[in-house]
Amino acid sequence: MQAFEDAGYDRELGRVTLSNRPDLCEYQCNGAMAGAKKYKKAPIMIAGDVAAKTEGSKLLAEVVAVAPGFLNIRVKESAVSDYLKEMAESEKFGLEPPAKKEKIVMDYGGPNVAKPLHVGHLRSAVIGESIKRIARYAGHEVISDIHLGDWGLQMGLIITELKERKPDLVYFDEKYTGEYPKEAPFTISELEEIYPTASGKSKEDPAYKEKAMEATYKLQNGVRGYRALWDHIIRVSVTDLKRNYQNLNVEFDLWKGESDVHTVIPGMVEYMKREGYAHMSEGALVVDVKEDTDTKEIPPCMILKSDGASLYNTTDLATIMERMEKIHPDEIIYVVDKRQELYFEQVFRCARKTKLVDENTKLKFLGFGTMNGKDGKPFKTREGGVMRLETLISEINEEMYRKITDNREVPEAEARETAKIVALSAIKYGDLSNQASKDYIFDIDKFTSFEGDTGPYILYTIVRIKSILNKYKEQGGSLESAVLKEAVSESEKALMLQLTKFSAMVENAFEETAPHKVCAYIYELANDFNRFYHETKILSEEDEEKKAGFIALLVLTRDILETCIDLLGFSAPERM
RNA sequence: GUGCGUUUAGCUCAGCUGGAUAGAGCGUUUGGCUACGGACCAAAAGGUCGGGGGUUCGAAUCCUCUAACGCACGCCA
Repeated sequence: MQAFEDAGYDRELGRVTLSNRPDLCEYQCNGAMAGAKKYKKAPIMIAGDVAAKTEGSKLLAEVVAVAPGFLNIRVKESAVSDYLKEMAESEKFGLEPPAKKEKIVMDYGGPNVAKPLHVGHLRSAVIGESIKRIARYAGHEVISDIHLGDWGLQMGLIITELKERKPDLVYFDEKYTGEYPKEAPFTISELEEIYPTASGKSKEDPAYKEKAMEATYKLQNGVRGYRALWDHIIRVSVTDLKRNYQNLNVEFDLWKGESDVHTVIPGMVEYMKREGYAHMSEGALVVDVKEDTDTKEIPPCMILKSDGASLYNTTDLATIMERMEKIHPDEIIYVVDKRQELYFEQVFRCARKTKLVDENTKLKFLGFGTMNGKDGKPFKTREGGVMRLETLISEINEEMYRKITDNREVPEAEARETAKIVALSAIKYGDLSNQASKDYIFDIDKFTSFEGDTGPYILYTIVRIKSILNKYKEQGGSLESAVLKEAVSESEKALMLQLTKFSAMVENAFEETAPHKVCAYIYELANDFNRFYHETKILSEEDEEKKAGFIALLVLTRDILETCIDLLGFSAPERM
């Protein structure tokens, strides 16, 4: 870059990227061609000027200008190994803290209380968790909020069904004034069965639906017994949800839900009316969010239904308001099914128009695609129903266990534990290696394979490195004192160059909220390592210094790989 | 109907914001185990980047038209 400035050109043109023609050079720069118009000079002339200015550089071994204006750059061997040495010693492998540390709220997960998680919840959890980790690693403050669905008609349905079954429960006695029992009058499995039953009944029986709506109303207006029951439902359900998310290695800082904002809704609605943002339309209270520049119809954002009840929009807007007041983030990111894009567009516009959100707070919709089966249609059970997430996970755990114990003796407990770790890598890598916004095909056979671009392949590579390092230690070697040396082979050099890309990769993955870039990076890194490994005798190397250099390179490779899979939200076992 | 998205090798997907010969995996074919983990590695075959037109030194990438498929379009979330 400096060379461009020295030669009298804009330094921005001097951006260097890794070469896509490794047979010609290691790095390339195409700025000369981009600058040709600006300076009205032939690109090759500019490239020549720049190349001349790099003479005598400590870093660069060779810079050649090639027609029509490429700059082919070779760096000195020592520059690469020196950079890696620094990288190995720095806390985040050379990743610089961001220019401005942002406070980001992430809204993902979004399960409904009292309903089991199904495969539809998987992507939000997996993608959201990874983006959270990437953003944190990039140096930002991230607060994750699960945003429970805990306040709608579903709660009324459950209470109604409970009342049908156990009318004698003290919660339904309106005269009762004492303490309610601490134990919930149901278990999680009952709860999970009650909801679908109630939901089915309400569709067939209008009178039943009426009761459920009444129960919802009573709950939302604070009838004691209903509130006490609701507390039980939440507690039982959240305990179960926490267990499920823990199995997925997904964590939330906040377990807030729609119910947490219901007290602020009346005030918010009042404010929107008072300021003249909201008006009545077809019986409902709405805020117009059309803009002159629109090329499509954007329906108004509905605040209250014609029966006066609140809806999804209402709680989402109130949640934005509350987050602004309590957390005041620079950005809120929603990791949600992409089919909700138009809906969120309305909510965001409404929040902006009504000034619920600061002008400089970004609202970002991160839509993800559908998880399809091998037939290309939405993932279903063999019977065609919605598959529970737990079922899916245990199926994959079983498959992994079978593979692990297939042709070797492994202690039962260890095999189970390893299977769980590897299975999670298969699920998450399979999901994250695709672009989040696209639909993808959940192919169990492909994801659980140990070959190719899969989670297990990455783990296998890590385990292999660990195994070599352990042997080295057994032979009396010390990992700490091993010092990196200049590359002695092409495959070693390729591995080193790939390692140097780490920090740029993390920055890019953060900016584009793209976990699949992390996947692509470690896949290449694992390939580079395996190639190097294959043609290099490491432990049998006789030159001790050279051997230590290999070991140091292995340590760094392992650290980078493990850091990356942590960004993706899974980990590697010691053996597999 | 309107808007959005997708279309790249037989299949599943990348393609770094316009660069050199469009890349991986799986599958297919071939070669390599007296090896630090062969769950690996090396190599081959396989492409009019949906189609037409345009912008320019240069397009999978930008503009335009068009086709097929998917999705969304006020009281669900």
